[in-house]
Amino acid sequence: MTTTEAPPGSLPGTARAARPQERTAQRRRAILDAATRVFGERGYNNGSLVEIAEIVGITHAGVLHHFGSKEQLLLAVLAHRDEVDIERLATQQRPVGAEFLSHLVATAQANTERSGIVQTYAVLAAESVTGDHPAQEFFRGRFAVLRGDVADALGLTVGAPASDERVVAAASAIIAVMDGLQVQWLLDAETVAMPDTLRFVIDAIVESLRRSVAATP
Amino acid sequence: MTTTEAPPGSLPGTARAARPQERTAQRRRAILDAATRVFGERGYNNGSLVEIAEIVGITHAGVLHHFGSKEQLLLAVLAHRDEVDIERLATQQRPVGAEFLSHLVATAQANTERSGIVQTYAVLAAESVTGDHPAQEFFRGRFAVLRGDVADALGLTVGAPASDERVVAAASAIIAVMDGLQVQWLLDAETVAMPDTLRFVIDAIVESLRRSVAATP
DNA sequence: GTCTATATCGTGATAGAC
DNA sequence: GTCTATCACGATATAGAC
Repeated sequence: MTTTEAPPGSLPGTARAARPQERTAQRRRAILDAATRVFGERGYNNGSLVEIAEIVGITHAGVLHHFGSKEQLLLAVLAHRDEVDIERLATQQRPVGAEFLSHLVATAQANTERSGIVQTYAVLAAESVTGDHPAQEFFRGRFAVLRGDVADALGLTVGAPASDERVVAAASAIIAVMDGLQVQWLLDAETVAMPDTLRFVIDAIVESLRRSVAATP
Repeated sequence: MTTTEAPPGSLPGTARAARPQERTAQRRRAILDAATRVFGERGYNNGSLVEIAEIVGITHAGVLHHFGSKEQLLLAVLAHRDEVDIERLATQQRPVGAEFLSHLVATAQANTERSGIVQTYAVLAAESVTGDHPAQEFFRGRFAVLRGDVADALGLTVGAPASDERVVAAASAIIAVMDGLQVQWLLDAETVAMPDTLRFVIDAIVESLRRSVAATP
């Protein structure tokens, strides 16, 4: 798709200037998709603008025209992935409590069919802890929000405030299992059963938490 | 320590040729330490031989003289870390069963005082899933061995064969929690309590496993 | 065993033509 | 909006002097 035909539905004669911002938006999205793939396959440091540009069918100068710098491109990739996720959550109303926890398992199940996204996330999250990585703030914030969401769901499920430190620790643990399993699965997909293992751990944690809260609320 | 004095205890006159292989071994160890630090702080791709050499007090050509290439240096770093761990395990006899699981918690506790090692491990493990990363085989094998060890300990603890798939899944999960918590902790040390959280999860998993095995052995 | 010097390459970024 | 051309920089690796 490197030709420059008019967008479908546009009138002849008005084609070129009709919706320039629309074609630009398409290009940007194509670049974002390519960048997501490359950063996932090679990491941020090792991924190159030239490779991203080649996938889209332009030169690396074209990529920089749209995003200014490699760093801004990375942040756009991460923001874009969040937007997509939010859209999906907005369509169906957001699950709460135990349903939210089941939703995590369903996500793990879905992830077994899209190793690209999983790898992008896993590689960039770990890479972000180095030096002054551009995505460091992003992931710090992301984990904080995620811990809050999982703690809310756990609190609702076991009947304890989400601020209870045992609940918060359990939330950290569930997120940690998801991330840790992803790395193991990426290295050895046949041995590691992500969704089943996650289901098992969540059940074990909820059960243990329930007991603990019942004993000393 | 960039001077070239004779090793302590060597006789005058025989100093220079006395134990050349010993000084070389010291140099190699110094390079390994520096490389461990740099690869941890910056990742493998982003870490540079020049920076490693500067820490040791030589040029990057000197580093290459000892290790041949950057890739071989990385593999030497990983092998060296394993040797150190094995030595420590060989000194005290290896803990088994529930004691081995407690040993994992103790390790997590010790890790809170050495973020450098933790970061090296976390960053390299995730980076290793990319493309044809030189450490990919190393980490694949490492996870396999680790899963086996934890499964052995779990099997002994709950009275089930280590080959039981529920036991293996539980072993994957425990390793995943350790790794996932490390990333969260590196990004936000104040919020994430590694050892306590790990203890909680291991207890929950063991308890759940015990129940499951008792129901259907 | 370590140095200096150099080869070779790839990177991100900029400038200006079209 | 995308191109070509070029820049400045840093990387790994090699060759040869000392």
